[in-house]
Amino acid sequence: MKSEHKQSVKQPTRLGIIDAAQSHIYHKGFGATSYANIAQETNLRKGNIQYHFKSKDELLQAVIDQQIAGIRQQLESWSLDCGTTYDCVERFIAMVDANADNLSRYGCPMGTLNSELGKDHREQQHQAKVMFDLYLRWLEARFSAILPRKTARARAEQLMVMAQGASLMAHIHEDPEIVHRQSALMREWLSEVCAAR
Amino acid sequence: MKSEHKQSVKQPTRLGIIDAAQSHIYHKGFGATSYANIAQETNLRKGNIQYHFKSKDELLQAVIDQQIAGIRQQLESWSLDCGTTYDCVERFIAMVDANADNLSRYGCPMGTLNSELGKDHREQQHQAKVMFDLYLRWLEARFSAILPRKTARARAEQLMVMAQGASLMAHIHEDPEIVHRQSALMREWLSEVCAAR
DNA sequence: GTCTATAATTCGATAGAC
DNA sequence: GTCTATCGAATTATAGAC
Repeated sequence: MKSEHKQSVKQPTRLGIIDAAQSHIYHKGFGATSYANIAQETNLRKGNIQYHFKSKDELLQAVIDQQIAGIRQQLESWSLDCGTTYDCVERFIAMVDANADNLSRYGCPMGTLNSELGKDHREQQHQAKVMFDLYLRWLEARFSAILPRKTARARAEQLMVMAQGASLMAHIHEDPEIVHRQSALMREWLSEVCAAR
Repeated sequence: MKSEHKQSVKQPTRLGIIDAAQSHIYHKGFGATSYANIAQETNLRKGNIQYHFKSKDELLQAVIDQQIAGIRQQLESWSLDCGTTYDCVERFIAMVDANADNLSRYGCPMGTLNSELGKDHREQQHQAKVMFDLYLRWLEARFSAILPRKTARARAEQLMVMAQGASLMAHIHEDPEIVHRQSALMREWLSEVCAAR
């Protein structure tokens, strides 16, 4: 109970490094992210960053952990004041729609990271995959309110497919309108799913 | 008319390099592909490869050009003996479905390459994007047989979104069944699109 | 905790022998 | 056309001063 003291509670430098790394990995990819890049963005020296994270993989793990924590918190807050199944799931679609600009510029943070790690860092991709499973299980739980378990799982998967496909296509064409158009289609689809209960 | 002679017609070494590069880029990503990798897979020396391709970007361009040519040829053959709109478009879905194993292992060749290049090689991504536009325009032309131009374009985009989303999700979960399930849903969707004419 | 200095690789690219 | 040799730059990672 008295183990952590002083800066171990906050660790502002460490958190700043993680933030800068997350941003750079999102914008340029993990392979194109070096200690030198993060040192520049944080105004720290390279050696300092390497003191906090002995290897690039360790830093990547910290970034993934922070993203997972963020998603957990987001889904928790979404679960609090949920209305109908439509209203709940629509929040997910609204989030995608609201991020159209970033999605078209840099792709989906989860999708692009997992896609890259799936090629040459399969071990760490297994950790990053948890982000997807969190969304999938949350969506499945919402659909389970009005659908059989197996159908609910299929609908959750289908929505994730549409969201990821929309993000990828928007990123490739650098066009946020693709996200907007596909978000509208997702809402139509959701209406039919909820109506056909 | 008499400009090309000897090995300039075939260029087996050059083509072998392109094939090895395409394979390695697909499996490991462009950033993780080096001259040394390709030299090993082709049993050539690094200097030889660099004689044929002065820079990595030049090699990447050759790989993209070959992929574009392959898609052009594929779509041309698909256009020959096309039946109904459903039968035509279903060929696209069948192609996705038949490649479920590779898609789940390495992702979609177009999608993952464009996704990576979109982050730190935007200029070359503009060339790679042509692959998407070829499929999109071909699908749009098929849907145009039974739908207004604007609607046809929307349906083509929607199908590409589903196919790319399915590939990404299957890659992330390393599960070809996701491709099979989503292919079935694409066929259902296509039936409704063609029926609601 | 922060920083400098440097080791140890690896990579892209060039020059030149054969 | 093919290959050897090498340069210069960038990278991860380590050792040690402050």
